[in-house]
Amino acid sequence: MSDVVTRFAPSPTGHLHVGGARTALFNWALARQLGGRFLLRIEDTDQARSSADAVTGILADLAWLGIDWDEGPSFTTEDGRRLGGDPRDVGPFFQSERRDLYDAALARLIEADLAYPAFESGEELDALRKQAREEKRNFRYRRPADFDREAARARVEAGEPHVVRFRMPEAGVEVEDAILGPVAFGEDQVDDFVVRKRDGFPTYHLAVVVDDEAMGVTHVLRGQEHLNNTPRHKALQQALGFRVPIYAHLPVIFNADGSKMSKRDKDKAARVAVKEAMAVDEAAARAQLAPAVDAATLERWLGDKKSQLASETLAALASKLGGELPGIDVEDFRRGGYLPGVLVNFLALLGWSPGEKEADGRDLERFDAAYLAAHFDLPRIGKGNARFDRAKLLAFNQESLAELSPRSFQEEHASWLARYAPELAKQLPEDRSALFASAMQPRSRTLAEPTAADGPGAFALVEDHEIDLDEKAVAKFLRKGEPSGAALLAEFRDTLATLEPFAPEALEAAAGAFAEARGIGMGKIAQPLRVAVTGKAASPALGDTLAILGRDAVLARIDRCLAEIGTAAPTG
RNA sequence: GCUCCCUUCGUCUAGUGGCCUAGGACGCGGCCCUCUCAAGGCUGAAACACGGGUUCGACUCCCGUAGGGAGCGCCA
Repeated sequence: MSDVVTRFAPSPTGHLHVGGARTALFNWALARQLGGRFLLRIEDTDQARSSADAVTGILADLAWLGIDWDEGPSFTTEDGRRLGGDPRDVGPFFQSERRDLYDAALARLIEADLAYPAFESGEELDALRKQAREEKRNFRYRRPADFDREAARARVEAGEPHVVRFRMPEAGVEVEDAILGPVAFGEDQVDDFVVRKRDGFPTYHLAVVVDDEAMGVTHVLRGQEHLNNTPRHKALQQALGFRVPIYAHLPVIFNADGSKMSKRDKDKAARVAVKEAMAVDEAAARAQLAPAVDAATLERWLGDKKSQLASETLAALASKLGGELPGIDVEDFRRGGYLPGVLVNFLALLGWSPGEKEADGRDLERFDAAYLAAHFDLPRIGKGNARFDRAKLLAFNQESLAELSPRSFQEEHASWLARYAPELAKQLPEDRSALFASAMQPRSRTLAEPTAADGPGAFALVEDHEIDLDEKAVAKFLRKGEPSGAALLAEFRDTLATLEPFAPEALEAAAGAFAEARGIGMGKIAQPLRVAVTGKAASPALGDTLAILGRDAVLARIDRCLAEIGTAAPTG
């Protein structure tokens, strides 16, 4: 194993976002490619926003994607693999448990007069920032020339609230970025930033630098929003005598419309959906949503555009309204029926490309995690920001689903169903679920589609009497023609009543023979039948559609349909 | 406002001075297949932000302009 160590260091404030997932993926891939280690560290120095549930969620999201960490919090995957651990004894991996390390670094800095206490209040600083802006310059805090070390120490000892600031070198800092090249920051750009908060916790800057050193991190791949932090980190590393890791700043991922991808997008979409539903019928909408969220919370959320609801609550609201939320978190895509390998593939392409051609001259762009682990490199990471194109992701997922063996598709679908729609899983009789799966496979872009209310498999998941006959389809295929579709249907019913076996090939052959005997096209009998048993003019192949339903349901639906459209079923 | 970063089809990208009549993928259009919907096959439209240099030659190098993004927190 090489000395290379990369890391992913999320703060546990919610589910893993796709942007974070890509950062994790690239760090993972680089470690694998270089034969090093990939470690996970939880940055929970913001006590107010961190939660244990979020930690578990993030670990599960990473594990599902197949991004396994060599060191970090222990976790057992669904298939029983153990991740994490501390073979080099560099833990713990929660920053909240590493405070003595930060305190020691802080003490060294203060001792060397490289850090000092500052007593300004938030309001005072705000005023200074405002003033700087009015004077069209960048606000930067610098230690006053008349700073009195002894006096400051006395105030600290007297218990006066304060932060500790790092004395940024007066000279500018140039950082070397593996993707962007050298980036120079002028001396008027960097200031004496806070390294210890009023509550005694270190800031991100201090913690990250101390931890990366202690954990032997050699490469840091992170979002480009951190580029401006790099001079601070480098200065801190130099002040503490630490090594400077290789930095690489990744382009940012945006929504298709160019806005920044954020968790708020989900609240935004849900708020629109809720308001629309209320505009139609407010009382009904409220009643519908009541089980998902209590009235007071709903009111508050609706009133404050900046407020956010928990991911789960949002998902519940959307499902009550039959809508869909934009996928932002890894979990959203899992629930949405995406394959983890597809998400990994797609995310990898957002900012990196293999630069290889397939044998037929097309660019290589479909690859798995193993390929990434073998070929990933820093120089091929792009510099420009990328937009998250859901349509392309969907197309990738559909393609991957189609490539699965029928059996694998069935298994994937079953496990998705067990996790996200267990009540629907019961409606598919064991002996027909394979048939259902194979009919759904080429018609599904996600694992969620087969059983979606308006999906290609919906006809098989409702009771016979719940079929809504589409009026247009009925008019076109049942009422029209001479003889009418209904008449042909009534005639063909008898064949169906006794046909053996009641299986796709036999059913199609019977329909074909029926049509041929009457000198009509296959469609003349197929469409009336299809409308009668599914209510719609479109469904899987006729034989599959009928076989999935089974003889009893088919006959019941035909009878009900004929009765409903007022055509007596002549026998014989 | 200040500082930093970025800029090839609508989107993701290939392209490292002549291989470019700028390639691929998604999306979009057309045709074929067909009992419907899908799937599949074939096919079409679609880009080097702009202006100056450098060079025999610029998508590729340099400068400027425009546009986009990020940061300017006792958040990470």
